[in-house]
Amino acid sequence: MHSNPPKLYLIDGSGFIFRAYHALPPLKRPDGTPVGAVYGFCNMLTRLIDRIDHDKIAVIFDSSRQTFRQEIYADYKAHRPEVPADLVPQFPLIREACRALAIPSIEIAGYEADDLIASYAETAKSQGYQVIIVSSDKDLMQLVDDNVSLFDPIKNRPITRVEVFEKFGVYPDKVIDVQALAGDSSDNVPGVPSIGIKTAADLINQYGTLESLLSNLNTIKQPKRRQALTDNIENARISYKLVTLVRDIPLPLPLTELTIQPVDQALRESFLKQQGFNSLLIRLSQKGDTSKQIDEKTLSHQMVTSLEDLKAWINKINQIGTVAFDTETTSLNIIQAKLVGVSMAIKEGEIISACYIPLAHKTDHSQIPFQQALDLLKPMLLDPGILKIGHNIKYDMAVLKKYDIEITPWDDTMLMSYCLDAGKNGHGMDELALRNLNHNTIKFSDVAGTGKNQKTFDEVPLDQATAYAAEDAEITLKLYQLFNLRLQQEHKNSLYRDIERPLVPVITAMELNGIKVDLNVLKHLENDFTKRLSNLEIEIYKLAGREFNIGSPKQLGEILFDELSLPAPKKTKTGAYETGADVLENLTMQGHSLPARILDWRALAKLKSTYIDGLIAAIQPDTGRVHTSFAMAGTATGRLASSDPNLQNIPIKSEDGRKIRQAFVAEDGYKIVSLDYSQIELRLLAHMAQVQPLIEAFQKGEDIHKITASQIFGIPLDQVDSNYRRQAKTINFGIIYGISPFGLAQQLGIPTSQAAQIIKAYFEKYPGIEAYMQRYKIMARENGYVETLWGRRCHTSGINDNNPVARQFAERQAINAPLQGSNADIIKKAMYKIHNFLMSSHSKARLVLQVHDELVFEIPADQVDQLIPQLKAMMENVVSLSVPLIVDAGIGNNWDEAH
DNA sequence: GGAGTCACG
DNA sequence: GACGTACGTGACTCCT
Repeated sequence: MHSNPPKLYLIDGSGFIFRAYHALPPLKRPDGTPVGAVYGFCNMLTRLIDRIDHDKIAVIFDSSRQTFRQEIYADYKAHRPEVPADLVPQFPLIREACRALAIPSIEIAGYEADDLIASYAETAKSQGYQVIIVSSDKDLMQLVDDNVSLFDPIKNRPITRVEVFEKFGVYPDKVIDVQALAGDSSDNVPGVPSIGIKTAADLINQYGTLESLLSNLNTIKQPKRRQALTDNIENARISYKLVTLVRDIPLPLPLTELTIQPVDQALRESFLKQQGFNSLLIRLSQKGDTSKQIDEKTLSHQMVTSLEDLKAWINKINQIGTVAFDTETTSLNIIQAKLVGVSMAIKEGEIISACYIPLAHKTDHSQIPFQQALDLLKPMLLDPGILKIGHNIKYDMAVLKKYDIEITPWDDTMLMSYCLDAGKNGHGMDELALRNLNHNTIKFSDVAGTGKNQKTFDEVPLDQATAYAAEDAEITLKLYQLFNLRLQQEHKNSLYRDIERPLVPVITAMELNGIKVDLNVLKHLENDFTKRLSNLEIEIYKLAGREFNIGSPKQLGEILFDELSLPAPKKTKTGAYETGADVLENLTMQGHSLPARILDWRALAKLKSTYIDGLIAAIQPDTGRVHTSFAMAGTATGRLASSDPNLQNIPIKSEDGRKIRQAFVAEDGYKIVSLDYSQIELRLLAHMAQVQPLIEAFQKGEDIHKITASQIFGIPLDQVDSNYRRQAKTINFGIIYGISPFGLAQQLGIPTSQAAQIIKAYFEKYPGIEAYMQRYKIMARENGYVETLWGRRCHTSGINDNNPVARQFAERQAINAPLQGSNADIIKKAMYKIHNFLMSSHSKARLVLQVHDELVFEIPADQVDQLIPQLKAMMENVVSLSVPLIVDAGIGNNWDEAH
């Protein structure tokens, strides 16, 4: 029946609850009761049970905050924040959930869940069980041995003796001793001040146990450490008791009872329904069968297959004036995509209805003839009196443009969400439906499957297609109502209407334009790179003494640091040697030749696989052009992101890299023109922090890095050599990134103390910078976001984290995001202005790429001289700051020449 | 699918 | 005293 030995799973219920609470939005039942944590708990628990092979199982809860530990030490866990108010009412619901799901749950007054877990583990072990504790709580690590293991449900991996050693520097049997010395700030276990885990582990490894250490304090050499220990003997002993888990509590339920009972279907159903967990109800009652779910939805969604029905829909839309709509196609790639169907949703009074119009499904069922349907839809989509609402409408615009249909006017719920919540959550429809409407959508994979057997949408049966597509339109309409209100209330209408919404047709046009890539250039390079790579391989194997997979950091680490015994660098989190470029460069400077060859090989291999092979595969054979996809709601700062393929990271820095750039060419009779903002983020810093010396330097058009060098190093301008200038440039960049002394030191290869002095000098010479940084850190702390000059919010989660590493990270984001984001705002405004100018002037010039501070155009050769000054002026004057914006222009037959 | 690495601004 | 360390992206290769 089951494996041998039998397995007992002990689940840390309290851990699950807090994780569920923080992972999920504050979902509410219709009656207002918060149930987000209940939902997450049920979901996580049922999914866990689905995939484990258990003989016995129990969920263990903390019962109250008062335990015997407070009697030993009154301040135990005293610093714990109050349980959030909206979590409190969820505790009893979670107990109820366990009953409804028929999973044994256990708690006992006066003890923590950890003690119960320890006691059950102890008993089970003695009866020959293998015990698996599902928890990521480090306090449980002391229990690990050959028969007891931990499983971290967050990282989804077991925690064994090895992982415990990595965490505590000792094996599980000494963990208590280490914890007693190091203390624990989150549980308010005192420990010994000034002793952390590392020192504690060293001491315990040296003395064996806490008690043996305490009785040999006189042998400790460091006076301060000896004093600290002597002063805190009692604290250490109390801490030892606090962290020691009780292993002999009488078990409230015997082991034999810890089985999942047959589910009372009615009880489970009524519980889940009461909470509104419909998706969970369906999943549990059908276990993977989604067909029933889809059938239910079709009831309220009409499939439109007759001209009469379609006309009736369009009549209604004409009366109402607003429609949410969505296109279904054969591909996410706009160039390959063929229209398969259209879904629409409208609201009459309080009633929302939705439909799907299949147009090109491979089915026996009759569909409205393709062109007839488009002819009926086209006037509606063009009608200035009818608002068309889409989700990521850029995509629908691109698809319909291929059928000669324009959409106007429009709104886009994805962009509305982005204007409100950038950096806080994603903006895909599935996620937004769950967060905002507490609705679990039918997923594309539910109707089309996954992997290599995935269907294209024209192969999906009509009833399922209707359920899926009509739901999308319906959700879009519901989201529109929510976001429209929020944009108003949260004063984000101008950001949305002036920057994001107008950009949609600009990006659509850019994606459809694509850029021409010369296949011959790439093929030639492929040849060259392949030869050079195989030569390098031979050389590398000779230097290494054997053949190995050069692309494997693991194998490379073994060769360099085990077999050749080169000085080993730090290890990564997973225990592998670091072999990054900086490590290999260091070794190269020490005179080793293998690392140098590896660097050469990596550079070439990267160029070949990502840019040569990748780009060749992306060229459209019929046009010779490459069409990227720009994500408009992908980044936390307002920037665009480019993918499939990414054309925002085409090489430029190395000689070989630039050869790839040369493959990006202009059509015959055209030129590539590149216009880029010079030092725009530094200018924005000068403006936003009102740094007078920087503002003046920019106004006078001086070499900003050279000026910086002169001012912070205190040397005359004419004595600034290239080395000083390089350092100043690095610092200027560092400031924009939310500088730290360590980071700057790393970058410049100087001691941290020296870097700290340079930063100090910088702050002194440029007053305003520190105040700027302080201002945005405070804004982030108070609001959870910072804003750009045009009101774009960039959320910075973690700014109030107890962990200083996480907090400082968020602080640097808070410093950088307003600069990076304001830059994004400016170039987006310029793109809109330029696009309209080119459209209205009927020029054949076209925008083909945006690379954050650069716009790339393809311009008829005879218009270049006339257009460049106009485009440059539009970019420079699109906004007005206390510093001038300067745009550099380049022209060429390819993108490399245009720089 | 995560980790490591590296291309760009 | 110890922690781990410059901001924002996407694609490729290993390897479990």
